[in-house]
Amino acid sequence: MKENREKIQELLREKDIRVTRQREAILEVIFESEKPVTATYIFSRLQDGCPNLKLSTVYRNMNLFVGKGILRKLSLGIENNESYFELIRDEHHHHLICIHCNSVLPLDCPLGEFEEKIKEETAYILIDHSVKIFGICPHCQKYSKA
Amino acid sequence: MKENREKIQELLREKDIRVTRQREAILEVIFESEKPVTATYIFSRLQDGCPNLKLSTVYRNMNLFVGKGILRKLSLGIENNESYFELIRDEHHHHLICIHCNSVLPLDCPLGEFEEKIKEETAYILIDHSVKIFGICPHCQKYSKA
DNA sequence: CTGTTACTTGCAAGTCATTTGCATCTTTAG
DNA sequence: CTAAAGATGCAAATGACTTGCAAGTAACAG
Repeated sequence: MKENREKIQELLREKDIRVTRQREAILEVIFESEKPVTATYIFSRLQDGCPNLKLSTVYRNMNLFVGKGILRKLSLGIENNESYFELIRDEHHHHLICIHCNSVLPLDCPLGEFEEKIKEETAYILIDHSVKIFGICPHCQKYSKA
Repeated sequence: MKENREKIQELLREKDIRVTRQREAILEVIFESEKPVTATYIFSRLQDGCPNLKLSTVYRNMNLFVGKGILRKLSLGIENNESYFELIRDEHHHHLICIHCNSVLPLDCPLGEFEEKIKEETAYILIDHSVKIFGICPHCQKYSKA
């Protein structure tokens, strides 16, 4: 975990963002989590480590990070309308969402040719897209026969 | 327009929903619109025709209609978190969304084989999916060179 | 037609996620 | 080390949506 601290500071400087205790803590939580997280998740994870951090600060920084290209905001369309955020580590991918436990898995992008076709047919300028597949993960298949 | 009234009443009876002035009016707006609509859009369209309709009534009925399989609720992930609703007319399809004017066009489904692959690879039970493509429509390309 | 009953609505207040104004810190460049 | 640019805490505001309740209305039996 300690190494993350360094990486995070470097990342922030790279992106011209001031290094504050709060921002380090927030990013640390995000780095430690494989799955996309919500602002309230981060907030609760930091109740101890960063005692008088406010939720509004978390939100403010999530927006900052999204604007700086560090995070991506997902609208997963899960029950409550909470937004999920994930690190932009990487290459383009999509999400497989378990509707029972809300866990999220990455998927490769199946579009490509399809986008070409759409571009030609509609004359839209295509900017981005998202593919979400909803299902029930093996674990929930076992343990929540509802 | 007048013919819709009949269809709507029939639809409501079919689904065991009481026929009220409000519900007819709401569905009429939805039937007249090709694109998915928001609750507030419906509400504003009915300010004249249905004077003391309340927004809460619109929401209540949107939920009812979704529950009865008349409408589908979309989470398009557009700026504000307003939900869009569309008639379930039909076959499975997806959406092409203009990020300037928020208009929505239907798209054919490009998955299929991809889902098969995912099912095998992950052992998830797949339930549903959504594909959204974001872009700029020809009209906005012309008129909003921002 | 009329009454009864159950379902709906209007209205107002309440949630819940997220944002914002402002005074008070903190970071950072000089 | 210090000033200024920017962050944060705090509290209140916003916006989408929901809910409790009393009054209104559809539907159905008679």
